[in-house]
Amino acid sequence: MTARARARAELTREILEAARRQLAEVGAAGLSLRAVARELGLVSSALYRYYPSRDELLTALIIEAYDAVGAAVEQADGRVRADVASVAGDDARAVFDRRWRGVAGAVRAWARAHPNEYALIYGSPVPGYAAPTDTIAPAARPALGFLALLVDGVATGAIEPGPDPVLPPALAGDLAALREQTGPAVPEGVLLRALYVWTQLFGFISFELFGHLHNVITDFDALFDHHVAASTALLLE
Amino acid sequence: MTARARARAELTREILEAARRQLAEVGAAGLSLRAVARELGLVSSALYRYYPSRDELLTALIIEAYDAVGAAVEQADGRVRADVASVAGDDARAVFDRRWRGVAGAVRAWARAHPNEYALIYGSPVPGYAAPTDTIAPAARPALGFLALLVDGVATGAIEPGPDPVLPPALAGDLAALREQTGPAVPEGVLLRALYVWTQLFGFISFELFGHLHNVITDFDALFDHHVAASTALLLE
DNA sequence: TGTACATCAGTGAACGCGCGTTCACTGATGTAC
DNA sequence: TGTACATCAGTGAACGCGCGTTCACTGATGTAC
Repeated sequence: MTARARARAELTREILEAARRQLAEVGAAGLSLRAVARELGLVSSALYRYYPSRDELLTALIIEAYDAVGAAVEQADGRVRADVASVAGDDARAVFDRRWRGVAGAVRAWARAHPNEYALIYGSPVPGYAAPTDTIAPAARPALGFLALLVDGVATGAIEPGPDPVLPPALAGDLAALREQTGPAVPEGVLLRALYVWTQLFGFISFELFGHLHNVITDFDALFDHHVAASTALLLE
Repeated sequence: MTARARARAELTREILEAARRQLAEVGAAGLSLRAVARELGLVSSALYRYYPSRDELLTALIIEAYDAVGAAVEQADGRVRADVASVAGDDARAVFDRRWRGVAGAVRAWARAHPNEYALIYGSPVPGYAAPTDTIAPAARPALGFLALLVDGVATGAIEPGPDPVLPPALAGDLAALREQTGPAVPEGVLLRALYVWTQLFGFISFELFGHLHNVITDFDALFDHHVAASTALLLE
C-alpha cells in the first residue's frame, strides 16, 4: 500500500469523523460540506476528491449510524451471553430476560449518547434525500440482532408460542416473509409480539430524546426499566 | 370590526395555510418565508407585518399541528361515545375497547394524512429552534384526550387496577404528579401501562411513516389493528 | 358630512450570509523502463 | 539507480443560488373633530 493510498484512507475517515461531529452539533439538515472542510483546514472543493456530493456524505453517516446501533446490540448481547454462560442454573426465561434487557438497554444507551445520529436515522426523514440501496443492509442490522434473540428464545423454550393468531392474508404473507430470516421455528404470534415491543422501544426512546415526556417524567431510567420488563412479559407470552 | 382588521385576520390565516402547504412539500427544515410570500404573491418583507420572524411562523405551525391531533382525538372519541350511547347492553370493557381503538386510529389517520406535520411535531426536533412556552398546552392536548379515556375506563370498571407496582421514589413522584391531571382514581399501575401503549402507538406510526418497516410490512392496517388490540388487552389488565 | 391627521399594509432595494458544485491550475507522489 | 511520464491531491477563484431581515418609501384605510 502506497503512502498516497494510506493518506487517502485516513483523510476519508477524518472527513467522516468531522461530519459526524458537525452532525452532533447542528443536526442533519444543517450539515454542510464547507463547514466540514473548514474544520479540517481544507478548501471545500477538496472534499470532492473523497465524496462525490453532500448526499453521499450523508449516506455514509447514515450507514455508519445504523452500523453503530447494530454493533451496540450485538456487543451487548454477546456480553450478556458470556455472563450467563459462566453461571450455571439460570433457566431459559431468565436468560432471555437478561438478553432482551441487554439489547433494549444498548439501543437506548446508544441513542442517548448520540442523539443527533439517532434523529438522523430514526427521526424525520431528511427532506429531499432519498436513501440509496446501500443503506438497506445496515438499517436491518439492529433488528437482526433482536431476531436472533427470538430464535434462541423459541429454541430454548423460554418463549411460549401461544395459539396461532387469525390474520388477514396480506399480513400473514408479510410475516411468512419475515420467517425466511428467522427460520420457521418462530411462529407468527411471536413475530407480532416482537414487532409490538420493538416499535414500543423506539417510541419510548424517541419520546425521551425528543422531549415529549418533558415535565411528565424525570426518572427515565426507572420508567424504561419498567417498560422493558413489560416487554419481556409480553414476549414470553 | 373594520375592513382593515378583517383583511389582516384573513391574510394572517392565508399565510399560515400557505406555510402549511409548503411544509407538506418540503418539510420543516426547508420552510422559507420567501417561498411562502411568493405563493401568496407578496414581497417577502410583507410577511413581517404578520409574523415577526420565521421561527414565530414555525411556532404557529407547531401549535396548529398539535391542536389538529388533539382535535382528531377528541372528535373520534366523541363519535364513538355517541355511537356507543345509542346501543344498549355494551359492557364497559367493550366500550373502552371501542373508544381506545377510535383514539389510536385517529392519531394514526391524522399522521398518515399529514406526514410532514407529524414529522414536525413527533420527529426530530428542528435544529436551532427552541420551542417557546406557547406550545406546551397544545402539545399536551392529544395525551389529555387519552387520559380522559383512562379515567372513564377506571370509573366504569373496565380497567382492572391490578396490584400497585413497587417503584423507585422519583418515578412514583412523576406518576403522582400525573395523577393531578387524572384525579386520584387512576392508579399508578394503570398510568405505567398507559405510558407503555402510548409510546408504542407513536413508535408504530413513526416506523410506518418514516419507512422503517419498508420491505417488511405491506399490510400496515392489519398490523396496526393487531397492535391496538394488544394495547387494549394490556390496558384492561 | 367633510376635512386633517395618524395609522398601517405592502413595496422594492439592499445587506450580508452561506451554500453546493465546477474548473483550470500546480506541485507532489507513484510507475515503467 | 535514475529518468520521463502519468496520476492524483489540494488550491483558489468563480458561478449562481436562496435565504432572513432591515429600512425608507407611498398610498390606502381609519379616526377625531
